[in-house]
Amino acid sequence: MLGSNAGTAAPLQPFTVALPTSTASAYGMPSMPRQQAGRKIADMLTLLSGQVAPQRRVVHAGDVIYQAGERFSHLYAVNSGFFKIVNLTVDGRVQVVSLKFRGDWLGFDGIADGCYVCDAVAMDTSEIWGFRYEGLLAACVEKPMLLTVLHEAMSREIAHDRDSLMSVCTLPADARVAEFLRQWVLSLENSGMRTDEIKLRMTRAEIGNYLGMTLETVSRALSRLAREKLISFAQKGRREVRIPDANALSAFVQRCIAPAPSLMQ
Amino acid sequence: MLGSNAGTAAPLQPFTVALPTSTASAYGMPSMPRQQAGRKIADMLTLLSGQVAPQRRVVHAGDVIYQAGERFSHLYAVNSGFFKIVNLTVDGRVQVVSLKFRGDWLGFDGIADGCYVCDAVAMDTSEIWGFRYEGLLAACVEKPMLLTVLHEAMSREIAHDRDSLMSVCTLPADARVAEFLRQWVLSLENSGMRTDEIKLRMTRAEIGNYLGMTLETVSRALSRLAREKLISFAQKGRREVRIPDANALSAFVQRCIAPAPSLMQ
DNA sequence: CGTATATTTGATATACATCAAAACGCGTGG
DNA sequence: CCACGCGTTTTGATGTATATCAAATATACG
Repeated sequence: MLGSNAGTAAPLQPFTVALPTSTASAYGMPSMPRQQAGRKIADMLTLLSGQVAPQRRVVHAGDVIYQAGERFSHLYAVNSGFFKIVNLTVDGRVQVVSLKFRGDWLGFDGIADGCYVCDAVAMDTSEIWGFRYEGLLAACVEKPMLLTVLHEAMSREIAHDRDSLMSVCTLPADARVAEFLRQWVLSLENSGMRTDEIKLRMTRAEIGNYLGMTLETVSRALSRLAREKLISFAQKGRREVRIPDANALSAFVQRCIAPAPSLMQ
Repeated sequence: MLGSNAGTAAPLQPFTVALPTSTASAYGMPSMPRQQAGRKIADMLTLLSGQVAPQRRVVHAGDVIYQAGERFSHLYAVNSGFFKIVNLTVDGRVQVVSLKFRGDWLGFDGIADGCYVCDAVAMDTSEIWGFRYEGLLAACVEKPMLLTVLHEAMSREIAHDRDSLMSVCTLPADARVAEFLRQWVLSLENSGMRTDEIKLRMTRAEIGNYLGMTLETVSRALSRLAREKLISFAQKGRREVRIPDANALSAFVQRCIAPAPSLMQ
């Protein structure tokens, strides 16, 4: 499982596509000032809270927002902090399938069958806004703008999930960890927060579980990234990561999937 | 990358969940008669076409429904046949991230940014229904039932994508291929079609790309499944697979992730 | 402070990728 | 109808990335 898949992909249908996918956003893009960066999400949240009064709730690391199997009733929007979405199977497998930051929504998975399908767990002190789904739908009929917001969020989630799948399937471990950090930075950027220093608040085991590798591999990958000066750790505690240049992470990912210095041309 | 992740998962938060996830559906469930199986989707499609006149279109293998980068305008519902969704990255990686069967929708990814983010390509002669997104929204305000249908479809897609991610991250290659076949059978079942014989119409390379492994590994996995009598090939052509018992595939997956015969209690 | 939990790092094992070659199937054109 | 060529599939031999096992720090927590 590695970049070579891209190479092996020859037998796939030919593509004539030119434009980049969502993964592309911010590959080497000049970064906006922080206020602007978070504007879109801030606007969305103020619009939202202006139209339908949310049930605001402050939660702490470990708090469970909803659990798989529980009756579906609410959707939630993240106002601050972050959450993990954990999928479970009957055969006992457990995986973190998604991380949710400011502006993301939780609970869409519950709509289809009337039951949540995952667990949603706070990873830090966070503020979450709850909305009764029925109420939200009713409000949408009045204010079509709300519907747009909702659909955009679902659409974005679908696109993001596909990008995750793609990372897992086409990137070697080191690149996957680099990409993971880059995505984290992007999420912070969109939230209008500092992006040069991130507190992971996840164990290596959790990160590994999310990325489809073991905790040891995560640890080694991080050590390697640090050795290459792409990241550095806070003096105390290896869970704070300083990222001087997020673009350098992108470049690293590129290098991983194009091992040959490419003398073709 | 394998089942061991479940084992390594100890440091994750403890769960008290009882109910199965969406992956669970039909693990050893008694199968419904075929007419009933496809009822839900059939109902959805008739409801849909009753409320808003779709632009019906018959397409053939290889036909492109939309391409990444193209301006978003329509959503599509699959009435028959099937499609692949292909994700592309700026760095040239290409991956089949999803397969769409009868009752599934195409194009949700385009809502968020006004551009499709993937390619959608027919894999067989198929009938697809196009709906102008604007028109669909307008109709939704009149007929809330439509909104429900739409949201259910998106919700289901989100849940399904997460299950895919989980397969890739937690199952060894053989189990992943078995699970892939099982999912295919499920999709056919939901469409109300025969499930004991499936025409893949995908090359091993495409399957491998979708599952995050090489074509050789797919081939070996299939050979192994055939050797264990879980599947068999049509006398002519290795792309038709007979699946006498889909539950046996589930059992095989279980065995793969629980290599130790479990002498514990 | 001392104990439990995380993290790092090394040594080794293994599942899967890679490379290679043969067999098969499929369409085309003689 | 058969011969040819090309793409697909299978299968084997070998290499390698990552898992597994293990032990030594480091860090958090009571």
